[in-house]
Amino acid sequence: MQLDEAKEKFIQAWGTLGSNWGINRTMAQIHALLLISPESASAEDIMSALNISRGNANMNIRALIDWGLVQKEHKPGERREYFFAEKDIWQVAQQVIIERRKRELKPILKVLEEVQAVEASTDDEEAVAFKDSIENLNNIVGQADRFLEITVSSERNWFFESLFKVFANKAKSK
Amino acid sequence: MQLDEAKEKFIQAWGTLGSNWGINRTMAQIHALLLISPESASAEDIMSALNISRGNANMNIRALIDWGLVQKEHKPGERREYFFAEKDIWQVAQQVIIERRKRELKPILKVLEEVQAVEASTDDEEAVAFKDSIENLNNIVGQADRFLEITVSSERNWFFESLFKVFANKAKSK
DNA sequence: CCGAACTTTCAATAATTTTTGAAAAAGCGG
DNA sequence: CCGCTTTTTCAAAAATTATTGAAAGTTCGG
Repeated sequence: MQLDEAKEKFIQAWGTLGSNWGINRTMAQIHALLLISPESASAEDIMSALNISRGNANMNIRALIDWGLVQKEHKPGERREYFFAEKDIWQVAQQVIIERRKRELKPILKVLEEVQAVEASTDDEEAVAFKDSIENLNNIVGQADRFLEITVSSERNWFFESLFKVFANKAKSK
Repeated sequence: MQLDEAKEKFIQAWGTLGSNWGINRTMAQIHALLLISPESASAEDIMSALNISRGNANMNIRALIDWGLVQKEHKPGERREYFFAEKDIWQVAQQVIIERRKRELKPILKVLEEVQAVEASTDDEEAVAFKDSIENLNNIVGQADRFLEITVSSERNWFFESLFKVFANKAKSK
């Protein structure tokens, strides 16, 4: 396979992955492009590489900066901005976890807490069943949230070493 | 808060969560409805509870069955089908992990492997850098994949106990 | 088989999301 | 302040995705 073909293929695949996970396809493609660019790229570079309009490029670059996945840079003597992506994928994953926890996990936990406050006399079976379901959900989602919190506050090596112990234990217990 | 209001609120929130994660809003709402329904529900029940058309209900119920999150049931003497959701959220999470691993993680791993086969003589800096980036990505995505594999082959208790040890260790090392 | 009860399909329509491009704003050197 | 370059905004258009509802299909008791 040729390099250009490989790059194109990767950018497309990353875009598809993104859109399956609720991330704008173009945003994911810009991210992919910058991930594999050794040099930082200007808005123009991105526009021509992906065949998108200026407005589109601008909006999605901003969104990536907002997610903490891309940063800007100024080259001396140049007026235009250049962009580059965080290349360490562990950092990327951390950042995505931080943002999604903030944007989605926290809000749903809030709602779960709120709806748990439903009025329910002990003899209202339906309400009791509802509260049970919600409590159950709250437990798991809360556990997942705490797990992710540990994950993002961990060093990559610490994290994978710890997990390795868990895996080894699992293999042993089979 | 009243029970009906709480139910409504939960259904809406679950729908929003779903759509942020690339899952059709209605599909997530039907799932939410069934999660908190002690009784199984017919297509009609779902249509009227969520104010959606027959076709929409049917399609999304099928999709939920496809994801392994909902099952059908036949009540004796009745012709129509009734649907109910898996209530154990740990099972739900497992099922979602299984499906997403199959639908999204595996394909991206395949692409990463393919593009890693790009031609690159040692002196083609650009190609070498590309291969490096991809290898890096492949490592982390592969690690995540194996972690999820362990997760879905684990008992809930085993899993959380193991993680607890990891957490405790982390706390100690602080 | 028939007809009633229910389910599935799918072309048309609606709603939502994304993209465009031109205009406005901002930054900068002189 | 001016003129030039670059960035940002945002209303309109395009593209995509979801929904409807009527028609076709299926199932089943009699």
